[in-house]
Amino acid sequence: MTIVTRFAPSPTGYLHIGGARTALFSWLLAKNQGGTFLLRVEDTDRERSTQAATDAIIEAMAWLDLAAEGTAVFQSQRFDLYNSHIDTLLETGRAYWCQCTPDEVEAMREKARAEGRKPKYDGRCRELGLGPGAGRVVRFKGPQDGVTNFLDMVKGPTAVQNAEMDDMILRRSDGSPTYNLAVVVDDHDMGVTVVLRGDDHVANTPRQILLYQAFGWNVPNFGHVPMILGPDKAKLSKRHGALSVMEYRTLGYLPEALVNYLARLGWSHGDQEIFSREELVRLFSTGNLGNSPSVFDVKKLEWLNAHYIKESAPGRLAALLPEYLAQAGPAGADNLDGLNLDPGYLASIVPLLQPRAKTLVEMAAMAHFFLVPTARLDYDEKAVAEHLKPGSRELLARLLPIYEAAPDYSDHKALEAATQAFLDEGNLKFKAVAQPLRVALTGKTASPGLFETMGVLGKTESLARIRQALALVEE
RNA sequence: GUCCCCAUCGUCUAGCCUGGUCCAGGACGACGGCCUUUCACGCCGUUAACAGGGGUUCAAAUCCCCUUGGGGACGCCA
Repeated sequence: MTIVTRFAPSPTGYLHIGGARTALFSWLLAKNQGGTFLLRVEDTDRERSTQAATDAIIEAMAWLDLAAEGTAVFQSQRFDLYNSHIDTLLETGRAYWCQCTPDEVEAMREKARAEGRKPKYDGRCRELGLGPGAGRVVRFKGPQDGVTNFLDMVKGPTAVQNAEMDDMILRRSDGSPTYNLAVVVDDHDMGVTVVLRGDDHVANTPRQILLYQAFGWNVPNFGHVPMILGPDKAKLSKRHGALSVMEYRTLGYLPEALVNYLARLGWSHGDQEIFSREELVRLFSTGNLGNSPSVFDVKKLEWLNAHYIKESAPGRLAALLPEYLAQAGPAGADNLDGLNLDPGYLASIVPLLQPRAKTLVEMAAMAHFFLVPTARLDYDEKAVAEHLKPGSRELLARLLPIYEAAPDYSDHKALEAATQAFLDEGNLKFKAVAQPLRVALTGKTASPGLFETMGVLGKTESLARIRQALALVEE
């Protein structure tokens, strides 16, 4: 039997980190076993489900490259299927109509809580033999004693007293099916053999198993992945600044970095930290999933992102860069006006920035001075005051003819050698010219290597910037 | 409140199932140093954990029990 896994998000919000991780694990498990990974959109709650959220989830999965087989299943389009199965349960006596109002049920729960018992519906309509009627719901007639157990793929043997579970609603008073019913019908119908989901679903699993048994269907394997927590160890939420997957893209993270990070959060393979997609597929196993919750650590994500930035082909990063450039200028310069975005030029800049940027946002900020026309170069005032004093200006002025005479800027070693020769002659230290020249070329005190920078800027641009800096000082 | 789950450096984790090779290993971070034209990269080093208490055993991070701490679930949400 070939394995079939699925990811079943509810489109009431964007795809968040926790969801992305369970999706990744389910995808990896399927691929590892040569099986199939499916996507199902759980939009039975029409009030809260939106098309925008559905689109966003699909977009995020695409960005992470977690492709599902075939087209997504939408629960909202399958109400007839669910209802026919509810009717079957009604016919076989495994379900019954209940006339209790939400308020009445709430009162029962309150009473139970007050008496120190588990709050639940008391089953008073179980044997009433009620039929359909306004305001009535269909409840599952569950066993009231005995134990339901299953072998959780990550937690191990798990058992729940049936008495702990109340008779869950299968069909609401408005005729719509509830979550547990729809999930079971769909997982069966879609041929799902392994359900890997978040820990917050453990309590649903025995209920669902009861439904499988009532239908006489094969029960799939279940695995519950521990939650992701915020720095305060509480379930990761908006409150912690928990971001959607796509916001990580906006922040300049590469999808493979997020995937690698997420994979290592709660899963491990010895001491290995860096995993290619192929390695992940080959090595993934639920046996290596941890069983305690883990805290999300942005620092480690940053480290991985920096790693993947260094590994990426310059052309790829150059193509991604413009998306981040609009925000990258100094305060106020929030557009791409006049920037040199030639792909070849960008690709020549990227290698100088790869070892320096932890995110594409940082890279864009560092790339900015390369792209702006000399006339609009932004100078750091303190840098100018500090490094373009008269003495420095004189040195730069003496250096200028040497750079004017240099024939080939693509050979940055030659530029360096020429500079060194000049310094030797005057018995000067490199430090004497380094920062003045840097400020002249970049407007800042921190940048990639001077001569590599000149090499990328090219002769015309480099000379223009040095001349402009000299003029700047004269003012 | 009831039920369920979890517990190794600040964080992610290896080791635990199949006790000894663990005065607990790796990684991120932090700190220090080296390299160096700046900023980074890189390299080297330091820091830091078996929650506590009882057992079992010649021997326990590893097995058992209790305590404590944390988390989750208890919807006509999913």
